[in-house]
Amino acid sequence: MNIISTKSNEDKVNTITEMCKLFKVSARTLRFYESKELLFPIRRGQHRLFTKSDRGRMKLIMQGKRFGFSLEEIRQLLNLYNFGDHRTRQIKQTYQLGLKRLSSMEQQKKELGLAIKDLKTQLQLCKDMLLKRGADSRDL
Amino acid sequence: MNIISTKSNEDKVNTITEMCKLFKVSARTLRFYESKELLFPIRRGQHRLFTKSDRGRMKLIMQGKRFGFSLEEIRQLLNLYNFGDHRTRQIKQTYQLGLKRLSSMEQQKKELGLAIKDLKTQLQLCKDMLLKRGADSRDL
DNA sequence: GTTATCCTTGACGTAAACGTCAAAAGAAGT
DNA sequence: ACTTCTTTTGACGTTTACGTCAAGGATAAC
Repeated sequence: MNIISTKSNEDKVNTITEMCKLFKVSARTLRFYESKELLFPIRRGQHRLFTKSDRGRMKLIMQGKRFGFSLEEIRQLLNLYNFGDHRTRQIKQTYQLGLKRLSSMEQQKKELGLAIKDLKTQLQLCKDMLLKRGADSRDL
Repeated sequence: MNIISTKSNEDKVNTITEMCKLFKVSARTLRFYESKELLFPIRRGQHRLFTKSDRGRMKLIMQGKRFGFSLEEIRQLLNLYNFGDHRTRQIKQTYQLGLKRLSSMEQQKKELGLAIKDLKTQLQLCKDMLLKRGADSRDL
């Protein structure tokens, strides 16, 4: 919580291999994301250095992917987290998109809840059937 | 609720274009799913007829896709809903898979909840900033 | 200063999930 | 029976999201 540790967290930069280990992705993936403008590593000479901003973006990218969003969909929303650098008009658009995305995520959460319920029911049916067929309950 | 309507619901079969309209997908998609063994339409001559089972499967497929699962992942789980036709050993495996899938879906739901919370926060920040920059609140 | 390691930019390859014709066979209306 | 519409089976094309070399430049270690 002191200045040094804060600084070392805030200002810390990572090489590409460090970044790979942090997020369990390949270097190719990180370069690919940069080429698609999802990440903006700074450069020391030729080499990339990933900043806190990139780490934050990567977290969101990974999240978005788990929820089934495409990289392009993710990219559009990422600007929401860097709105300092953009013009008001652009931010407005991103904001609108964010609202839509939010409602679609809430919808998805609902559906996910229902799907979970269905799956539970189905698993129970399946279990009963297996037990009737003489399966050992310790296997299940 | 009478015999006729039940029969017509249970036994109703759909041509491929009917099925397309029902699920808003292309014919190519349905044929593709059949080739990947996610659907098993019966045949009248050469033509495909999709049964209730196929409709049920399609519902699950669409759901799975929205949650970011691959067709192969979906296929593996689909057997859970047709376990009558398989051998006990196979059903056991599918059951195990179902349990894992269930927990991963529950995990995903949790994460989705967190992501929604974050997004809300970020949208609020963005909104505040836009208002400070002099945006008309009626636009947001 | 040179050896070993890391990183860079191409460039081609690949798997998943379809799209998009083409040519022909079936079914349906009249 | 004739036309029209639907459907079928290939087969090749496309997009997304990377994987996988190859060849060379940059850094770090000693």
